[in-house]
Parts: sequence; C-alpha cells; structure tokens
Amino acid sequence: MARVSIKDVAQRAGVSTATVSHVINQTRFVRDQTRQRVVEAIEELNYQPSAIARGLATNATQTIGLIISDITNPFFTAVARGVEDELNRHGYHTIFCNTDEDPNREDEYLRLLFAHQIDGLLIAPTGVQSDRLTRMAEADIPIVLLDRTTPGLDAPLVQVDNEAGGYYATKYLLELGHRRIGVLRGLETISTQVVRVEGYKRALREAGIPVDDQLIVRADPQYHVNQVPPRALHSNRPPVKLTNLQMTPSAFEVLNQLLDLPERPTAIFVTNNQMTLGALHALKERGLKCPQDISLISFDDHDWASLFSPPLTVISQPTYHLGKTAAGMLMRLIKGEPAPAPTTLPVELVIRESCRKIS
Amino acid sequence: MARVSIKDVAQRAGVSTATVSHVINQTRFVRDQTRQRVVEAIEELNYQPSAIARGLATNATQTIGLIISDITNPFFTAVARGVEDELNRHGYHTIFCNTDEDPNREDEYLRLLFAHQIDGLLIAPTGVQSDRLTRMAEADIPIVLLDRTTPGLDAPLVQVDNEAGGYYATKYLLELGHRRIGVLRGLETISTQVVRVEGYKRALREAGIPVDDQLIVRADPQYHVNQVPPRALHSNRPPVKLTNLQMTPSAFEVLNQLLDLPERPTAIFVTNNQMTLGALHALKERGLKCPQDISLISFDDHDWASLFSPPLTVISQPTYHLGKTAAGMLMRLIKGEPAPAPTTLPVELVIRESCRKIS
DNA sequence: CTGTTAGCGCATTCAA
DNA sequence: TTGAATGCGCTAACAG
Repeated sequence: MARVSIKDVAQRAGVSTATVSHVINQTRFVRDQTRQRVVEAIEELNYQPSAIARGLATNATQTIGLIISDITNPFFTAVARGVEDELNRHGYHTIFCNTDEDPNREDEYLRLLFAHQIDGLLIAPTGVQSDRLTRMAEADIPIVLLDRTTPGLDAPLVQVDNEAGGYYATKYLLELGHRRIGVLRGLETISTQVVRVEGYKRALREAGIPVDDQLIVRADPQYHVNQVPPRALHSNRPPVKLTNLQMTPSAFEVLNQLLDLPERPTAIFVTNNQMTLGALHALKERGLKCPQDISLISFDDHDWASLFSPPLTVISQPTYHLGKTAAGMLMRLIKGEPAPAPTTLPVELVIRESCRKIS
Repeated sequence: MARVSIKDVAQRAGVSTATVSHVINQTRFVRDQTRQRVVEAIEELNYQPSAIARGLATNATQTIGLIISDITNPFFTAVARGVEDELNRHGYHTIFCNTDEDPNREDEYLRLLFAHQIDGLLIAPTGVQSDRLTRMAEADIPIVLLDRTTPGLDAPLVQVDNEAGGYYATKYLLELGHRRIGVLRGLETISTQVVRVEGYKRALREAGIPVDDQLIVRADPQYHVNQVPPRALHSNRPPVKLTNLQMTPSAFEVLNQLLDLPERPTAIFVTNNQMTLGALHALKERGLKCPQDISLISFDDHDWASLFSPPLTVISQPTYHLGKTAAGMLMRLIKGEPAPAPTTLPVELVIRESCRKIS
C-alpha cells in the first residue's frame, strides 16, 4: 500500500496542494466550504503528512537528541522520563543515546543526531572536550547541558546543587560524631563528581577537620566490573565494554582498599547510586554490618532505597524534574527565546537507617 | 552558518552531485583520483549528509520506534538498552515512547512514528486492539511484538517463557510446603500477566490443590498510586495520571485485602517487579516479617533485589537479551528476510531469602 | 568512468 | 480566496 501524499488529498478534494497544506497548518485563510472538502478528503484517505518531507522543506524536524551515559542508571532513567514527558507535551520527540561515558560513542552519536537534523540537543556530556559539540553550537543548534558541564562549551545548564549535596551529607555525618569520613567517588571528568567532593571538603573545613586524601578513593561507576559477573543469558545488564576509562578499579575493589586502611573510616560518603551497589556488596562480603560497623550515605535516591537492608540514608535529587526542566529550557531556546540563566535545583537529605551516631 | 550540502561539496571537488553521492554510498565505481578529490572536499567543508533528505529520496530513515509502557520500570529500562545497543550496531536509532499502558497515548505515538516514516516498530502493546497498529502492519511497516501479544495483530513476537515462570515460582513454594499461595497480579489486558497466572494454576493442578479465586487479586501495576505520595519537587517519579485503567486499586491496597482473608495465605507470588514494591511496603506497614510471617516470590529480577531486606527470591528473565533479540529480529525483517518464528527466551528461578519452608 | 535530471512530499512565494 | 511553480538535499535512472 503506497503512502498517500498531499497530492492525493488535493486531487480528491479538487483543490491545489497549497490549499491542503494551508488547511493543515492553518497558515492562511481558506473558505469554510473548501476547508470542509479538504478535511473530508484527509479523513477518507487517512492521510498522514510526512514529517520528514516537512522537515526538508521547513528545516525543522520536531526531533531532539538526548545523550546520556546509560539509561540503565536509575538517575538517567528518571531524567529521561522527565525529558520525554515535557517534549511530548510540545509535540516533539526524542532520539535517545547511551554513551557509557565513552567520548567516542558520544562523538558518533553527535554525528548521527546532526545528520538527522535535530532541532535541539540535551546532553549530559562525558566531560571530554568535543570539537563536534562545539561545531554544533556554532551551527546554532540549541543545546542544553544536562546535569554536567563540559570544557569548551558555554551552553545553558540545568543541574542540581551538587556542592550542597556533598556538604549536607558530610555535615550530617559530622553531626553524628564521625571524624574519619571516607569518600567513594567517580570519574574526574564528570563535573558533578568533583563538585560533590568540594562540598565534602567544605564541611570538613568548617568543622576544622583536615582533609585526608587517603580517605578519598576513585572508582569506575560501572561498579559491577569484575565483581558481579554477568549471568550470561540471564543478565539484565548490558555487556561491559572495556574502554580506557574502565581501567579504573570498581567501587567494590576501591572500597575494600578504604576498609584496609590502618585507621578505617567510620563512615562513607558514596557519590552516586551505582557505586553504592558495589559498596554495599563489598560490605556484605566482608561481613560488615551497616550501620553498626560502618555508616554509609549515598548520593541520589530511588524507589528501592527504603527497602534496602538497611534502608538507605541519601541525598535526594529531583531527577524527574531535572529532565523536565532541561527539556522545557530547550523548548524555549528552540522557540527563539533568549538563552536562560543556568538553573540549579535543590537537593535534600533523606534520613533513613544507614548512618548511626558514634561517640 | 548555513548547512553545507552535497552541492557545495560537488562544486568544491569539481564534480557532479551524483559522483559525490556515489562515493559516499559506494554505490558505483569512481576513479581513485576523483574519489580522492571528493573525500578531501568533504573533509574540508566538514560535510555531513542530511539523513532526512536521504530519507525522502530513499524512503528509509534508519529510524525505528520503540513503544513501551514506562522507561522508569526497570524491566523496560533493560529492554530498551538491549534494543538501543542492537539497533545502533546496525546504524539505526531509536525514538522512544512511553504509553503508561494508556491506549490513547499508544495511538498518539503510533501516529507520530508513522508521520516520521519509521523503518520499523518495536512495541510492547497495551493490549487494547488498535486500528492504527493494524493499518501500519497493512502498510507493510515491519513490526515486532516485544514481550506481549495484542488482539488483532499477527506479528513476530519475542517473549519470555511466562507460563514456565509462573509454574516454577509456584512449584518452588509448593515444595517448601506452602498450600495457600496468594497471587498479586496486574492488568488483564496484558498478555504476560494472564499467562503467568496460568503457570501458577498448572502447578497447583499438578499438586492436586484446587485453585481458590479469592487468593488471586488484581492490582494496578502503578503500585504507588495513593500509597507513596510523590514528594513534590523531590519525586523521582513522573506524576501519576489518573486514566480509566488506574481505577484499579494499587498493589498496596490489594495485598492488604489478601492479608485480611480469614485464612491468610502463607506465601505470595507477585507477578511483576513494580507490584513487589507495593507489596513490600504493605508488609512493612503491617509489621509482617518476610519470610518469617509470609513468603514472597516475585517475577523479574534486578540489580537491587539481592540487597533488599530480605534478599528477594525471584523468577529472573533475560531482559536485556529480550530487547536485543527483538531488535535483531526487526533488523532482519527490515532487511527483507522472511518473518521469523516467535522466539521464547527461558526464565530462571533465583533463590534468595524471601521464601521459607513451612511444615 | 561521470554528468544531467527527475522526483521524494511538503511549504511557500508570487500571481491571479 | 486560491493555484502554479520553485526548492529543501538527496538518490537513481538514464545518457554519454
């Protein structure tokens, strides 16, 4: 069955294609009677305008690209849903791309998205400077940075108050009496990761406690590498690709390193939810009880956190709204409004049971 | 900066656009020297072919649509990742759509995807018969059903052995000595839900235990409705839209109903991961310990299940592979290979600690 | 071995 | 109040 085109409709309604186009887009007046005929023809033929032909003609595709690291990470899942809901509200839709924090994949996707003439881009960049991204910005493609900044690109940013998050988490632990607080953090290229650690340091500084660099360890957020072996066919996770980045040890390994310190920390601040899983597994394996033996606070909440053993105390971030806000900002950019100021959404300490008071 | 087109390249290289097109697509022989000139021109101008123009000309967009119920559901998250990985491998990309099990949203998305000339469709249908879907199939758009069937559409299906899953779960509970086994199940329109219950019934039948319909309760899988109030700005979940479907009580409510039965079940089989959360919250609120007071087995595993309190015994399904397999099948369909037979992937019982032996 | 040209399905300018 | 004609960027006959 060949696709029915605007010509078929025009013919059937006995008008020109121009008129059909105009009744569809309401872009100039059409006599009621004529319009009626066109509308009927459209329905009878079940006509659906071709969005790509329209795109060619108008240079606008109603499509935006969403580049994130991994949809499988609950943080990005919620963000993506927020994005999709907001864009859909405006009649736009989303092409989604997982980089796994790999700059090469990022580059490849940027190429693809550009080829497909996206009207705008939402990106949580890997943090490695990208010529292609710069070029897209120069080509006046509206871009909104999602959650993270990246060197060499000055675009509106929607983020969460990561510094405050690190600060709140640390301060809470300090109030509980902890003095040796370990940090399990992720890749250095990711801006949120460094900022969260800055919040941690500020809290220590205010409390007059020197920062001990031994207590800050860095892991690859793909926590499961080498630790939770994919159960072949039954794995729910994508196979792990060993890029350069992934030479960094996993959260599981690195936490063990922290626990082997002569003077072991009494509490740990984990800077994202994926590493929290690795950390929890490491504790479990060593037979360490949380919070009896060690306290743990994590960045980013999710639906399951309260069902964990123990229920997790976390810094919660408005993930869904982060996506929604960024998408809204992009829509405004696309509609030609001036570039909005960067937006920072608040975070919140959610106290459950994974941290305890010490004397 | 205006987009550079094939004309610009042709001009710069001193050849015709046809030649440029042919070196790009390697679709006819071009003298080395000429090709070289074209390649250089492309690089100098940083030319990127327009995929939508090409789409118009060739009637193929390298784009496929993915319709699922909610990317926020970990099951679909993993499926989506599998789909994306596989499609990307073939140079295709994905437009993703969340229906929230709402047939109207499904219809709207189908319209959108058709307008955008997708080359193929991957859909976990809501289960309500859809004219538009039928029409798309008639228009020879390749379609692969993901995880579920739908009335009035005969398309290749990639699914999981849901019947066996229900059977294994029930059989395991029977082996532990349970005789009154409750079922917390989801919407009737969703084919997997009914099949899982059939597996349950078969196991009972084999054990000579009559099916007690009182023990089978139905909930809306959007478990959180009325139960876990969205924490305003800090919610990680999309706002709940009250469609007709959602007049069904939540898992939380329905489980309570089950627990109020004169002769309370000693074990519960929950037929998907979302309802499991509702169920766990309900148990927690009533102060019932699992598995001491009641055993629970759930359909679908995820990374967190082993960290729950208690670690969840589940029927695990190969979610990532489900998506990957379906996408692979769609690719074959698009490439013109004959419609493959329906594929059923195996499920697996993963025993952890949420079920106990009773006398 | 390469160029010319006619569409693909639509929006839009210019006429009428 | 409406139509005819042109072009968006590309591919694919057809021609040479």
